[in-house]
Amino acid sequence: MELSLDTSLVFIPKTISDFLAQLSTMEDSSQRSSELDAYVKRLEDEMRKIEVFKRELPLCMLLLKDAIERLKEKVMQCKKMEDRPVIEEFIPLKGNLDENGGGVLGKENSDKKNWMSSAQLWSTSLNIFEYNKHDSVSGLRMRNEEDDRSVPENPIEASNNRAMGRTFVPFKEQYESGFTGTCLKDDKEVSQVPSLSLMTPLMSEALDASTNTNIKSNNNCRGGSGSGLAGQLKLQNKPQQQSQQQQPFRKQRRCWSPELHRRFVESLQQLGGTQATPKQIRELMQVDGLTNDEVKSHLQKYRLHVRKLPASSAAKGNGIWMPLDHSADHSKANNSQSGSPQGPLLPGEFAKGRSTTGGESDNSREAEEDEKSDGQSWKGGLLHNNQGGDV
DNA sequence: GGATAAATAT
DNA sequence: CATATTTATC
Repeated sequence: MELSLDTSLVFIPKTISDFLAQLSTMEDSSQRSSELDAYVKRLEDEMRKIEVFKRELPLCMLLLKDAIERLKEKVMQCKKMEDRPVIEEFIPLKGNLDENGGGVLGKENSDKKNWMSSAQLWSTSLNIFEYNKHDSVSGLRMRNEEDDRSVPENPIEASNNRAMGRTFVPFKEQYESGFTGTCLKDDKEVSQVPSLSLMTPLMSEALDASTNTNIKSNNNCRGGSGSGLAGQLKLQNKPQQQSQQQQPFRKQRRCWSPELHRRFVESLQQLGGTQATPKQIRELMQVDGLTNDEVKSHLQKYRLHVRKLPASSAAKGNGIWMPLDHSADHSKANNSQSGSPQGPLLPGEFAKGRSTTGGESDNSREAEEDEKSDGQSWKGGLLHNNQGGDV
């Protein structure tokens, strides 16, 4: 707790008022100034960090902004009249933010640009663009690390949080069939979220960007809509009671981002191949929000590809093995967690897309075969062998 | 687990 | 506008 040496080292007051009180005890006005600046800086820093969760933590954002705003005023005051006392009450958020505060707050965040660039690794429109087109650039150069500390370890889960944000209900009315992709109407609704009156333009901008990819332009999963991923499962169907019909709305399609897919493959390997059951895979993946059905569906696709490509590509002998089967002889077998899995699986899928943050540290866990280039189609890697077909 | 429908991407 | 892919459901 007393890590701070003394002077301008950062210390964490219990409240802003506390902080100001501390400041006022300082004799040196320049010291006060720098202290203040440092504090503001920290606040801004934190604000940037939670920017990603602004939708979930609107009040936190508000508080931070308010605090920053006020402290900046203090800085000004300090600079001008250095002899005046710096203390003044810190007013949390009065009721009239929307009136006065709203406008002012907006200009503060100059750093909104790179918000969430650090956090979601899933598939964020901001980070990964359509690289699939020009593979020349492939995933290599696009990573802007910069700031990211404080990112949840698990990218996937992190993005899942987004789900909470999407809590808005569909509102009544008919959603036609095209609820999935382009839903403009939602966007309309969303933008006028009442509670956050202080939403700056960006917020709303970011908001709908993450909420639904309205712009049907290029929101493939990969690049964009980072929001996409996990969140959708939670609020997919119509909330209202629909007695007997089956969900009128189809679940929003889940995007299998490179990261997600990577986990999928990894899990598959650990389980020894495509014969693994969706449930096992899902559990191993540890991605929350992911459902068995989704995994199943993906697995189905995966199997198809595995079966399809190998035939054509002839690379027999290559070093990669096929996905499955060793089951031919010994039925079940490997797996479990202790040992080393290694099962043969095919590698080639997409892997490139990591962009931000992190790349994550996790990625090299078992070091098996990371895929290398291909973008999204796992076509490249399989090979075939097939003798027995698969399980 | 596989087939098929629905949404999207090309 | 037709076809191919990918994902949700049956």
